[in-house]
Amino acid sequence: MRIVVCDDHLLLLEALGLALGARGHEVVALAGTPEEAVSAVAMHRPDVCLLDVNFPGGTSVSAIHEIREISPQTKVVMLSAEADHGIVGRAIAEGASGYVGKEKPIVEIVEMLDRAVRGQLAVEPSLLQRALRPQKSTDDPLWALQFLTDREWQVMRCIMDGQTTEEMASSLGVQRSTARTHVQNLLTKLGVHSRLQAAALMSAHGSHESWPVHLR
Amino acid sequence: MRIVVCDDHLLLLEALGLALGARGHEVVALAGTPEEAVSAVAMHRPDVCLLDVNFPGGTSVSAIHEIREISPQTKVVMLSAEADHGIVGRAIAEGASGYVGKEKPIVEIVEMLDRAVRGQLAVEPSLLQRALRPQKSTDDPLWALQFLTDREWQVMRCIMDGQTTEEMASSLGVQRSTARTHVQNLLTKLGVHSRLQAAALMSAHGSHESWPVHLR
DNA sequence: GCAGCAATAGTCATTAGGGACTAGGTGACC
DNA sequence: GGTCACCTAGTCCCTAATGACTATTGCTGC
Repeated sequence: MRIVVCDDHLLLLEALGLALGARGHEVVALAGTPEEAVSAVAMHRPDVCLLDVNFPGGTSVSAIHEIREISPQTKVVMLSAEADHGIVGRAIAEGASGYVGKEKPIVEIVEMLDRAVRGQLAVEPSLLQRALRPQKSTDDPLWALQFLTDREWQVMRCIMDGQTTEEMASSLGVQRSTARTHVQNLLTKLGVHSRLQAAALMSAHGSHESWPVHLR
Repeated sequence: MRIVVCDDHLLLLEALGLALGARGHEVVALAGTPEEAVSAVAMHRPDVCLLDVNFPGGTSVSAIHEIREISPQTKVVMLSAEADHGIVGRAIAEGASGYVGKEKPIVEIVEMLDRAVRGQLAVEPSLLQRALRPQKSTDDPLWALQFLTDREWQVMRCIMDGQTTEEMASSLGVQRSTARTHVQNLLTKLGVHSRLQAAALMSAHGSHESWPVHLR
C-alpha cells in the first residue's frame, strides 16, 4: 500500500511511518496539516490517506472532500485520539472510507487501511451504530444551534465570557436594548431560560465542535 | 537506554517502541495506564520512563512521585499532546526530569531522553520560563479556587449546569436562602459579580484540571 | 471551654435579567 | 415591488440575582 499520513504530532507521524514501513507498506508522504495532506495526495496519488480528525475548525472533515475530488482512487481513513463518536458519521458522509482510534494496535490499523483499499468500509460496527442512531433530530439539545445567526453567535461568545448586558452592548457597539434582544432571541432559539443555561449547554456538549467554522 | 513507555494510545505506544528500538534503545515495557507504568518500572528498573501527561484526574503527575520512590535511578520524562504549559511546572516539581511535546521529531525526543538520563533537565527553555513566571500568585484568577469548600464546589457544579437558585436548593436539599449564601460566598471568593462570570472562569481556564480530585 | 470555620437560614434594598411585545431599516431573493 | 430574514431599538411588567448584613448550629483543634 502507498500511504499518506497526516497528524499534527510529529512524533506519531514519524513513528507511524516507521511502523508502516516495517510492515512492507510505503509511506510516500508525511503531512502536519490537512492542507499539506491534500497537496501530498495530489502529488503522490496514494492508495490511502490516514488523516487525524483532531484539527481545529473541522479542517480534517473538509479535507476529506478535497482529497476525494483530487484523487478519487485514494481512500481516506480517519484517525482519532478520543473516541469522538459524533464525528464518525460526518466523516463517513463526507467520503471517508474508515475511522479508527489511536488506542488500537498497529496491526488493527493496518487491517483497517487494507479493508479501505479493498473498497470496504473500515469502521468498528459499534461506532457506526452509535453514529447512525442519533439522527440529528429535533430533540437534540444542540439541534437549534444551526439556526443561530452570526450576530447571535457573537452574543453567545459574550455570554460565555460572562459579560453583562451592558458590557455586551459596548463590546458589540450597540445599545443595551439591542444586545438584550439578541440575548432573548438566542435564549428562545435554544429553548432555555437564562444565559447561564445557554453557557452550560455550550460548555457541556462539546462547545468547540458545534461552534461555526467561520467564527472560530 | 532502557525505556518504559506509557501512553493510552496503543498506536503511539507501539510505533514509538519501534522507532526507539530502531535507534538502538531498548523499550523494556509498554504501559497503557500510569498504574501499569509504575509496576513496569518496579519490575524492570529502566533508565527512563516516558509518560504521557494526558490522563484524567492527574494520575500521571502522581505516578511521577511513585516511580521516583520505587526506582530512584529511573528518570521520568513527560510526553504531552497539547502544549499544556500549566502542567510543566507541576510535573517538574513532582520529580519529572523532562517534558516534551508530541509535535517534536523523534530525534529531539530521543535527545531529551538522553539528557534526562545524563542527569540534566530536559525541558524547552521557553516552556520552563513560562512555567516559572506565574508563581501561583494572588493575581491568578484561579488562585482563589483553593479556598472553596466542598459545598461550594457542589454549588459550582450546579452553576455550571445552569441551575437557578431554587433548582440548586432542591438538588442540594437546603433552603433557597442557604443556596443563595453559598453562591454569594463563592462569588466573593472568586472575586466575580455573577454566576455567569464564575462559570466563564471555570470553563475558560481548564475547568477539568482545577477541579478538586475527590469531587471529580 | 473557647476560637474558628463551615453549613445552615434569614433579612433588606437594589440591580440585572427575562417574557412579551412593537417597530424601523436594510439587503437578499423571487 | 413585495416578502423574508436579520439587525437594530424600544417599551412594560415581573422575577431572579446580587450586595450587605445578622444569626444559629455543629464540628475541630488548641
